[in-house]
Amino acid sequence: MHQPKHLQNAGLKSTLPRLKVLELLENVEDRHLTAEAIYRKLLEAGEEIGLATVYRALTQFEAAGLVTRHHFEGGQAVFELERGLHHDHIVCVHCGRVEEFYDKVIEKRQQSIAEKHGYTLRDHNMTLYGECNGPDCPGQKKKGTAVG
Amino acid sequence: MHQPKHLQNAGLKSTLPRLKVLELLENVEDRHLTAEAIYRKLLEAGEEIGLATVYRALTQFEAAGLVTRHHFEGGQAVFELERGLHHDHIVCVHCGRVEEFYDKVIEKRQQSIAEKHGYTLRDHNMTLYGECNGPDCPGQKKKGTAVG
DNA sequence: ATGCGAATGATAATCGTTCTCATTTGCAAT
DNA sequence: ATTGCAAATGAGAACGATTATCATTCGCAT
Repeated sequence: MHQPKHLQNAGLKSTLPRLKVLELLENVEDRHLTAEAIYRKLLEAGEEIGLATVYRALTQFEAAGLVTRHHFEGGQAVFELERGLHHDHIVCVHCGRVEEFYDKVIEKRQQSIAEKHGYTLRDHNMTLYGECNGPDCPGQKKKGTAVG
Repeated sequence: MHQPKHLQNAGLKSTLPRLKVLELLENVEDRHLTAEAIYRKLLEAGEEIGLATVYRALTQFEAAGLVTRHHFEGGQAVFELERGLHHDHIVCVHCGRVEEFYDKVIEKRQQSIAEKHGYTLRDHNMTLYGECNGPDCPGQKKKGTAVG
């Protein structure tokens, strides 16, 4: 599935641990993972890797633009494979579910706000926090449940 | 300057360390301070206080709605005295300068985005990062400087 | 196959923050 | 003003996430 070229094109030596991390990021269902989640998933899959190496690989991928690092609430950073499509996030405060969105109006507004204040906009962080109201979310009120 | 009532109205016992932290937050020029900065400033002012107490006081103030905690980049949380006016921030990536802004269009947009995704919006974090281009900012190119 | 610099991994270290616990404080009742 | 007691304090230990250290191993050009 994976070509060493992917890494070499990014200026990184193609090593086994790096390939494994990259492959996991590509094939996992949840696109937003903490370093430790990645580490655990690799161990569970029978791979041998150190947590420090996972952190290093992710940091390098980030520098190479392959991966984006987010600081949602909760202390742990989450990493997501970059797909070239800028987007922001909405995170459920109960179950941690993450959805992505992109809003052109907001993006333009941010740019003009920065200009108005004399800033050259370099980046932004925009994360919405809410209740996802999903049936399996622990934040659900369970009003309709018949069972006591 | 400070009335114990301010704290008691918030449901907090009016203690000396808490009054000192609150007073500092009200009188300091920079409204966005880390816990450690507050601690240092109090020590420099000759006050006796422990760092743990500063953290505790800030956490309680936050719970009481007196103070807001922000997680800008850089690992350290910053605290700001609440003035009842919601706003977001633009932070200089070079000098750390912080400016506040409020944009009604963005706020509305966030609400409708949350709804569109089935979320009940509870909070949001929106921080712009840029270069402030100020004359004293270390990020300045200093193109016009005559001195070699 | 060889060699060398870069990468790895176990562990220690770091940093921001919270916890522990013995001592002190705020404050209500005397 | 004194007393009593729960709550608050502060010094330092503990903690969780991340980074640094360093001896060993690996990727890869020769």
